[in-house]
Amino acid sequence: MNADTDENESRAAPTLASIAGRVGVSVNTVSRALRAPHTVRTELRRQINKAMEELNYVPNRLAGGLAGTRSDIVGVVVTSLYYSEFASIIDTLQSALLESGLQVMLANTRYDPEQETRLVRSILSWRPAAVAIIGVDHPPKVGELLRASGMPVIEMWDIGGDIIDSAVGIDHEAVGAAQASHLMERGYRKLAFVGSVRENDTRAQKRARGVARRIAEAGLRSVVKSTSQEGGNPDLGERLANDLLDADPEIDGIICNSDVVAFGVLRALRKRGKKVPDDIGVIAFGDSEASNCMFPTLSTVRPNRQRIGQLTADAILSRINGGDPRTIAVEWELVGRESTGKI
Amino acid sequence: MNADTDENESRAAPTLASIAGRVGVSVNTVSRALRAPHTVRTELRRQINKAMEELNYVPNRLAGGLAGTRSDIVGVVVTSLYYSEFASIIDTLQSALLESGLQVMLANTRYDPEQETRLVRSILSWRPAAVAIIGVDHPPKVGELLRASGMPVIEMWDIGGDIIDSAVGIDHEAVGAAQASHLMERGYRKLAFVGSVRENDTRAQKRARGVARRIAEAGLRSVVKSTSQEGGNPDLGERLANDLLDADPEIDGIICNSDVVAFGVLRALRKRGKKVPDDIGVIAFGDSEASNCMFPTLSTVRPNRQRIGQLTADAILSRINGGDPRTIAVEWELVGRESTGKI
DNA sequence: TTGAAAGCGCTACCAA
DNA sequence: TTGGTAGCGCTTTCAA
Repeated sequence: MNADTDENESRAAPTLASIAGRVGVSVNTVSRALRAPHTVRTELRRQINKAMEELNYVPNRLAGGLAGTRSDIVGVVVTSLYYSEFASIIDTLQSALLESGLQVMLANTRYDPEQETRLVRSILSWRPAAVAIIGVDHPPKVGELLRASGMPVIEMWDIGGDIIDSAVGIDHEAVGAAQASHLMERGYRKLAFVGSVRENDTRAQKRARGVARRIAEAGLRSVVKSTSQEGGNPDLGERLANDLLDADPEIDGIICNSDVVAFGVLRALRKRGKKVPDDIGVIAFGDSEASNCMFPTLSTVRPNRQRIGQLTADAILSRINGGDPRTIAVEWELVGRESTGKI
Repeated sequence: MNADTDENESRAAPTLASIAGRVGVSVNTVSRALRAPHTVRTELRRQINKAMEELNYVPNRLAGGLAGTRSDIVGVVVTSLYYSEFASIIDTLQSALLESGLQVMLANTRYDPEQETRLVRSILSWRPAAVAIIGVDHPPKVGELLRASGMPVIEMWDIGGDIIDSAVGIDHEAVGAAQASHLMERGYRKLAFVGSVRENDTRAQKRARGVARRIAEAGLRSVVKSTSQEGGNPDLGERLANDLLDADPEIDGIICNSDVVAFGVLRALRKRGKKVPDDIGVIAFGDSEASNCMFPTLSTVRPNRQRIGQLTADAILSRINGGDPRTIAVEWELVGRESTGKI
């Protein structure tokens, strides 16, 4: 009946004031009971917690973020969500951040630079505590926005080139070189690079470059059969492999830009009656679970995605707490399996 | 030199007031130039936009969300990020929501009910416009919080049971029944269900139940070989298949709880010299890209994930705009391939 | 078409 | 250990 509190409100979400009114303390005290419990008398704290429980109180972090100095949001910008490409990174990152009370806000550019610019702007509008973003090559505006924001920015998956702030990733050109070396060591001589190399997928471009460089160093000639029109998938792999071998039947080694492409390549070779690894060797990139279940099992490169996720989380926390920017090269491993087992 | 505006501030992010001061109009006008451009004189609007561009202005949506009625956040709660299980749903959902200016805030429970409760609370603290969450079976507190919040809640992936508000998913028990029917139609008689069935993965439990029911209806006996200790993966599939066949060599049909488990099952059978599909049939669930590249190619069930993502986005937008709650059964398809091609 | 004033729910700072 | 007072940057009336 009294109008001095909103204790009796029915529909709107309870606020700190609702709790304060109910318990008979100030908003301030309730706030401290939440953020610094030891500064509130035990008995009072008990009552406050009870009231919160009864009212199903959920703090309003929009208000908290606005009033406070940090927002507890970490913006995560990826280029793709398919094929587990980054799923494991996001998974590890999210889980590590959660332990520090940080929430992931996700954006997916689908390799579209305009979308990337738009999304980065959108992410920044939430005043995140930090931003983690795939890649080190971005549209100019993205770099400008991110730099101007002055917040910690961790670029993931790739390293090298112009780092905005910090980076945690692998050396993709080195990966490409290692793939080529592996095939050559196993005695394959006419090598081709096959897959989807999107216009804005500079990681794929770097791997392709590493492949070409290493093959050239060995004095051999290399072939590239790629598309920039669609993302990697088995049907694409099958099509490109067929095109490749129709045009150049001498090819005896295929380096695939991704596991899923390699799956289709293997299928194409099987249908053509080409024996893997005897007639032709195949190596891929990604080490998805299925790669070790192919027939023959697929040689591939395993980037340590979990480690990238974990180190990115570490870097974010460090930067938030005033640590210095860092650039970390994460290990990767070439996993030789049956598909390159010629020797 | 004059102190009436913060036009000359250097470090802090520009605000509406910075723009207003610079152009010489009120904060209000700048705000309207953003949200309702036609209510501002063209020339003024031009100046305002120019100032925003120059200062790299990014609106503060925390403030906007607090002051306004909506927050433009959609909380998305999933149980897993591995194996593309939900990647395609998130991808489609995210992209569809973006068109309406809604941003995805992601949380991953890893099938842990305590984590789920914690994460839902955390998501709600951002005062999202809606919540999309995997599954229809939640810890009691989650249902309570979500209901109490009064906001649109779309449960995804599963349907049936107690729907909080709206649901978009598939009938998992029917899927299980169809898998069993498929094997029996192809002449397989001693069937087993194999895979990871986590304690809180009620979708997997429903599929297993559907399998058991259909086999019982046919008057046959069914075997279950599962674990609740770890998530599905090829090594698990291989191990369970070996255990299964060691104990019961008569088994001639295996229903796998997921594609990745089936990959390992196929590998185990290959090593044991069992011919698929002649000696034994295998069917899975998920239709990951790799399934059609196995040897033999894997029969499986294809849930229409993109459609779930799209319909969830539709439901969210409808509910936000005052539409009624809905429950939608999304289609799925049994894809028969070589691994069950006995006949 | 524009501006002034109030306030969203919280935190920060100071005083008690 | 607690409470009062100012905002955070924006949107939302209402007046001009």
